[in-house]
Amino acid sequence: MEKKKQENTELEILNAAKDVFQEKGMAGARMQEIADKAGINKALLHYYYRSKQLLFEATFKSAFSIMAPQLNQVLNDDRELFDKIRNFTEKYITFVMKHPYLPNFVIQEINKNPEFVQKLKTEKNFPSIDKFKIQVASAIEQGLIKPIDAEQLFINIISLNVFPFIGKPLLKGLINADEKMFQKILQDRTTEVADFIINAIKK
Amino acid sequence: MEKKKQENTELEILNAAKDVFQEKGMAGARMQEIADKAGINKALLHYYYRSKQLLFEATFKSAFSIMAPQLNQVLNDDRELFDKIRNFTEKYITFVMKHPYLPNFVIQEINKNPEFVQKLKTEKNFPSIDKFKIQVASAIEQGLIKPIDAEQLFINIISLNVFPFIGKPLLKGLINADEKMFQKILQDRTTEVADFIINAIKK
DNA sequence: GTCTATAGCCAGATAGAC
DNA sequence: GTCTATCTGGCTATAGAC
Repeated sequence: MEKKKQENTELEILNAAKDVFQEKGMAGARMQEIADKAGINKALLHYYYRSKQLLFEATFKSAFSIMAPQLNQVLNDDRELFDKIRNFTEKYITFVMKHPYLPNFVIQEINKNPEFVQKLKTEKNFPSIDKFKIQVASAIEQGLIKPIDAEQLFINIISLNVFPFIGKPLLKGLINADEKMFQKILQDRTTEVADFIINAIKK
Repeated sequence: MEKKKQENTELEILNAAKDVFQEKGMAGARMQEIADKAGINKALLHYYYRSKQLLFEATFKSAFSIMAPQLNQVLNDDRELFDKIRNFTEKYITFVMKHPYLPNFVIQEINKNPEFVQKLKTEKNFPSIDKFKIQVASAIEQGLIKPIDAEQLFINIISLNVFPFIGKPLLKGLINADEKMFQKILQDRTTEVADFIINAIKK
């Protein structure tokens, strides 16, 4: 049972790595900074994860596995469409307000390594849009919403929810908001965005 | 008049730097790669721009000065609101399809250096939201659109237009689109997005 | 202005003691 | 498992010839 300390260290490293990689990206991150933040030395990082690349991949997978279920809220649960949009928006924004760097991290590293997506797709919990497409088609048929491509609607939902976090510093500058005002705006979006989307599509 | 060759080289460097910095970011970019792409050697980069940092800043400013007028389309021209939204959406998406890395580059480097925004704000062409706010307030008063915060509407417009390019590889994976299909989707957005927004706000 | 060669530094990785 | 010390390679930057 001498694994107690080991597991703590491994977790400390992963947490520290998450912070540093999410803030600086793969290229900008420094092993020394991760070691400092974890309260250990560089050699130990290599002892546990062998290389920067492998530590990065562990961090990335962990981040993605936190994001994926969030996306599945909009794709694969059983609510009625409008409910789903409201629920997703509220949950997602609340979630990201707690993990502000997460979406940007995932998206950036995928952008720098687009083939990552293929690897992720083979894994168990990669979100699938199939169910959502059926649901949208059915809502259109029932005359609940105006005709719209499911893909376009999905992109719109994600864009409205994700972008404000990714573009935060720029948006803050453009709308002349200080931190407090911007937080208020984000907070308001937990309901505003859903209303906006539903107004856009409802008949 | 022995400046001919010089100006060409300087421009070659800036263009090569733009490509590499936009693809790899400041931290991931290599002076060697920029030199190769410009068809010269590393020493010349330093001859013209002194340091990687300064070359980066020149590149960034150039990129931002191309973006800013695009944003001003939605903020500071004289069209009526719906027209403006349609015009901006079409122009912006067409524009970014030609410079796909640009918005992500600007946003990323601002994220890694949020204080950049303050510097940019002091410069001549930094977009201002004031006029747009007045226009939205007036459209609400006239009963043309439902009540909505101008800031929220602005964020929505930008999100819907910008995010699909930033999140492209991830979105492609999520909606199972190949390159051709995704281009088609983006192309459709030149009109779809404006319709979506207008439907969301019109009374 | 443009090149080759190299200085100098920094970061990832390893050796080896404890 | 954890540490200190060190190797090694790569990258920015400069010196100096042409």
